[in-house]
Amino acid sequence: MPEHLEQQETTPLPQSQPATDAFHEEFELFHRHLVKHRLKRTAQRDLILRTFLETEAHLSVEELYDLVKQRDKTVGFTTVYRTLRLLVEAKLAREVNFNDGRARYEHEYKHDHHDHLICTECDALIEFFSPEIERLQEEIAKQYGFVIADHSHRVFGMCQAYYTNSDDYPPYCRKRPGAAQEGKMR
Amino acid sequence: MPEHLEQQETTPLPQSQPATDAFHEEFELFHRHLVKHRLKRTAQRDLILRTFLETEAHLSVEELYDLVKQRDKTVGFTTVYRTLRLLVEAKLAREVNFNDGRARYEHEYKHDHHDHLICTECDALIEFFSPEIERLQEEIAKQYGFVIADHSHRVFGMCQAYYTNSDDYPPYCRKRPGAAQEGKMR
DNA sequence: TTCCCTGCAAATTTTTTGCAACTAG
DNA sequence: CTAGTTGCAAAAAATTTGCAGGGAA
Repeated sequence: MPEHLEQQETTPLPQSQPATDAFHEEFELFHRHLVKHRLKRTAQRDLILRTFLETEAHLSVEELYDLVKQRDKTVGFTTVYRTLRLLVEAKLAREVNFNDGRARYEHEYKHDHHDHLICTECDALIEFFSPEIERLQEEIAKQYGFVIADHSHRVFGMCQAYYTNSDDYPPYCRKRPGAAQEGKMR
Repeated sequence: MPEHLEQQETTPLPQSQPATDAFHEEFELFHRHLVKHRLKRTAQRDLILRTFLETEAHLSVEELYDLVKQRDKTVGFTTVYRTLRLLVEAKLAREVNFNDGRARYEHEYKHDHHDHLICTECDALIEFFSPEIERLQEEIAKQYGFVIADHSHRVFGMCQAYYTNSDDYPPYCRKRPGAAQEGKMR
């Protein structure tokens, strides 16, 4: 397997822990998961995990694949697809769905659960967390004898940056008013 | 502009309003939407709407198509697909997503907004509504200057019926323990 | 008559799988 | 060695579109 990638020189899979990597714990968790399930550590998996961890975006399989390709053209879509599933199993990634017709993934490890305000006009994404809502949710589940494993709370609407005519758009707004007005397409 | 609607008997599309139909308002809303957008009332659209309204289930396009076919084999999948979009536009249907890989639709008209507890073991669906959560959600949005248009709050976990060994399963549990253990597949 | 609608087939898009070659352990 | 992994190609699954014929207004 050809060795590519970054500034590592000696380790067999150096790209997983470059000096600049702040993801030691995540990698350790991942590698433990691999051992536990008798799976193998490969250069591709490490690269995919690192690429995933390095962006805070909520990427689809294809988007992550594109990023990975920039570093190693030989990695296949299928591998990214399967590794992402692996990351979900290892509790490093979480699948989210923004109604844009494709599955998206966000960091799960040490990322407190949070929910999203999603601007349907400009695709801005605002993360929020409300302990009160979490508590109420638990109460409701309890009433039904329901045991919560996970939840997804998405609020769709219009972000300030979009409906305001001002010129200083908050950092969380990825598009500017007037930009591609697509609504929900795929 | 032709006025139809309600309990007419002579209309060319009688199947839309049989004596047993309790959906007068929905049909009126729908037909008004058609007129407003210069769209046409057809037998297929009425049949699809009626079929949709007669089930409280959260159907996918294909499932609704199957139901419609039982009444009229000539109706095509595409028409059901497009009509469902029309119903969403007319605010009669709402798209929901239960992470089973396909879009599903539920009634929207006069159905207070509600959210779901979704049993990942047996696919049971429990609807809930919490004014407090709605209020908190509004507050949060306000903090961000976000204007809410819609939201989706899904709580995944295990329903009582599933983890209990008792034999009296609540009506909302569609499968019995031990039944097809599928988790999340498509 | 004029658009709109329908159903079919086909195209797209996204997700998933089969398989032969390859490799970590 | 052995069993898991990879990338390609192809299959599946779900959604969407083009179009010719038919129908509502």
